[in-house]
Amino acid sequence: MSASARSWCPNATDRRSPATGPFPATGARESRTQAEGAGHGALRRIRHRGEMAGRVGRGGHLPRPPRREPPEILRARDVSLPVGAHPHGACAQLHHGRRDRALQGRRRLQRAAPHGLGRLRHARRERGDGEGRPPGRLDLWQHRRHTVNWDPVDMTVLANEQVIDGKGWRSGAEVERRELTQWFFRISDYAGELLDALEGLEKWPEKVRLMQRNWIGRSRGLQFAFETSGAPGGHEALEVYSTRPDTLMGATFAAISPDHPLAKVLEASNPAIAAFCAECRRLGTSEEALETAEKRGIDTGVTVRHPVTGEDLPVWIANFILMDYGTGAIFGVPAHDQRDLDFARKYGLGVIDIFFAEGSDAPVGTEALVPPKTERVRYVLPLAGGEWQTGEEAVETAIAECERRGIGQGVTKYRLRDWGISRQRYWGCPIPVVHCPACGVVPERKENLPVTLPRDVSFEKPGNPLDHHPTWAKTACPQCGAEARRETDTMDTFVDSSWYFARFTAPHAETPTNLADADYWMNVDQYIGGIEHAILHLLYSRFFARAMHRTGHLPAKAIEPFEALFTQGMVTHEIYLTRDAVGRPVYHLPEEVEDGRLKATGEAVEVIPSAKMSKSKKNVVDPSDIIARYGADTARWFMLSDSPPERDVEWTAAGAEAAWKHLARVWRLTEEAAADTATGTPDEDEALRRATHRAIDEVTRGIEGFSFNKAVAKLYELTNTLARSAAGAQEKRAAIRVMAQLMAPMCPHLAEEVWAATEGQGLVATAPWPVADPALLAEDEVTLPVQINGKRRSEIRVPKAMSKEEVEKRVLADEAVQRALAGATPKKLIVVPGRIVNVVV
RNA sequence: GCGGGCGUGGUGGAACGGUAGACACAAGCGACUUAAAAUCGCUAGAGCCAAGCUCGUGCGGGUUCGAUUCCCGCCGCCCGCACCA
Repeated sequence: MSASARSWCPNATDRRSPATGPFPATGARESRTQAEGAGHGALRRIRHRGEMAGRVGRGGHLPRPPRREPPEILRARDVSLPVGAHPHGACAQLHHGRRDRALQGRRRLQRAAPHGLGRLRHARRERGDGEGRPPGRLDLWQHRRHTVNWDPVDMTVLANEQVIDGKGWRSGAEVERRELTQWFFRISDYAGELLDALEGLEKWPEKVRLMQRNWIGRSRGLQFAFETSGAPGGHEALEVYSTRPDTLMGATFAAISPDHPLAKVLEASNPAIAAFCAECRRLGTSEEALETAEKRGIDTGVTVRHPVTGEDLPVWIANFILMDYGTGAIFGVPAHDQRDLDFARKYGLGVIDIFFAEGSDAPVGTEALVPPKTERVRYVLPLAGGEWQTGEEAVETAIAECERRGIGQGVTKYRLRDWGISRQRYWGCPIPVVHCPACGVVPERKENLPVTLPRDVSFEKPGNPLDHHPTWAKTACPQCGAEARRETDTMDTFVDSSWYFARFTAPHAETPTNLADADYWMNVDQYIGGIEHAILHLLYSRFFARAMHRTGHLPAKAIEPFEALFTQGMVTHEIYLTRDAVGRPVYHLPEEVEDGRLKATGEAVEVIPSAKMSKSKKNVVDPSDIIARYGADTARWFMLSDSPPERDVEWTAAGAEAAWKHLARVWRLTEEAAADTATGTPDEDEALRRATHRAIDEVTRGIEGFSFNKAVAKLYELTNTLARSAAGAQEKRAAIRVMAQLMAPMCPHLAEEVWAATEGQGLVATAPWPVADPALLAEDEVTLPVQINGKRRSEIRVPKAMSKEEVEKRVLADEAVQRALAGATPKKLIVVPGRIVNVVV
């Protein structure tokens, strides 16, 4: 166990528990309910202002208080704050800014999801099915072949992370790429819209918008068909796509994916190709694995005819061509693409320079010339257009030229692929579909929804437990009544997290959502989640909201469900592991480890550096020790106090005791002030009042800007000021009341006690948030640092409103400046009013 | 490999392009105490005895009167890469 972790579990018999200490907070019992939201989760309490909304009757909807604008975090009275807890323990929070109800996420999420998905489908079915196409007219999904990682021993599909060096993580068997029929949501149909709408998400971090933009990956390019020779029947043409058609003249080969239909045909009759493709398939399906693998290929013997030069180019199968992107086939231009160049050098293929950088005519060697598309370069072999063109210009002229000559068309493509939702696991929602021998794929009837999972499942046999359940899959066809079989695929759990925010607008509704409630509560004002969800979860949710709008479950305004996004950092921790008999890792919780050894057996553990907390790696910690020892207020204060929430933080409990000491000090000061009867001088009273108002200003801005650590720092400052203040008792009590309000979001229990002890009226939770008086924030005099050549050498104290000229005079009179000038005139004198002065000598 | 981030004292971290290190942790010294704990006070980036000066925000350049902040190139770490969720 790390030193830091040890320090917060001191031997409890050494001293009395701080939880029974001098201030009246929060024994362990009370704490548990308060602090179950770990991490940077105090916002729930911050938003917890105002009276409770009425109790929810069975089957009824939550009463709707009148909407108030704008729903600021600290001043909102009506707040809905669902917490979506993912099974691995990470937490996402939503803030609807409307009413005062914190809903427990996880149970409802799981309960709600199958029901909801059923409804989603149903809405489509009611609008009529087409022949031989997915049920429903909206074409939101598709049922088609897709390649997965197959473990032949465990008879199961493996996640990419479960494939280690081409082997199944449990069975150790060689993993095969296998084609299965899978269900897809057709998110790629929305690619353009999802991309364009990113512009409007002004309260999202730019980095997330950028990540989504790159992920969707809109590209403009040329698509055309090569004429083949020597190819098997049906493959007289080879469709390729390129975003750099301006380099077409530099094509020296064509390459196809090992999963390309042509490759599959060739494989059947050519053992060498079959062997190569089989080896490629062992790589697994992840893009990362494909891209980091050594670039390799095999010549097919097939050739294609260059559409301009008429030359024959060889067709290779290459392991780095993705079947999912473009057409699964490319033309290789080694001079201007690094991967193509590496490939060409390896297999002795030609390299033809198409353009040169300004001032150079050196042929490409081992490094491809790939300048930014905005850079002007000299084309020596342009497809069209002049000698000097930027890449952007040349691409457009090349497309136009190809279209003119009838070679191909300019097309826009997206990198974004459809969302495969099929899982062969127990813990997803069943896909509510029935396979009928006569009618084919038929959606389950509305009244039979939700399709629930069976309770009596066995995980003994390898494979999908739903598949070998004796009775569960047996059912009647909803259309013809004949004996039929349920779909045994379940849904990706991402499906659930893609719409829980909508479900929570009417958590007790019989339907997935209730439009009136959805219309009232949506959109989510503030979404808080980890950066690891920047792409998949947040993109799926945006797609889902659009789909739910089309199925009539969400209003039009909700197609962008999250107005503002805040990405919290991850809590990280070291990972501890030992090895089993065959060398596979066995992970251990931090609390089971001490001084690099397992507490139970004394066995030494391997330590892997800090990484995102993950249940599978067991590098998770539980704040309940801190809560039990110091109480919930301290735990919350401590967790908010140091690290800014957007940054990753290595979990360490060192400092929890300091937080407790601070809160104890606040309570001591409160008791002293409560008993105090002294009067202070007007100067001292005013000084304290000014400090208090500065704190109001800074703490408020800190909290609303998600800088909780800075808000806490300002509260430390106010406490220090207060402790040293000679102001009168009245003034001190007033300052402490304000402090109680400012502290309430971080330590609600203590804040109430402090408030009550200093003549606060009612509850601090219901008191209006304090407002800083601008008159008390204004400073009459400011200290201006004086720099000489950019280095601070002195400072002057001047009235805030002093003119530039007057400031310059004062600066030149300054002793340090005089010394530096030594009689000379300064070269330059920069005065930034109210900020700084710089003298250049 | 590709995409996106991050990097500041012994530690967590502050700092609209404007006094680098706020606030806190740990440390040291002192007061109180028979003693300890608790509390209160003081010290503290590094270097030079010091006034003062020099160096200092991962590394190397650049822009600027002035760069932790902006730009370029590296290094290291983290996240994502579509079946972890």
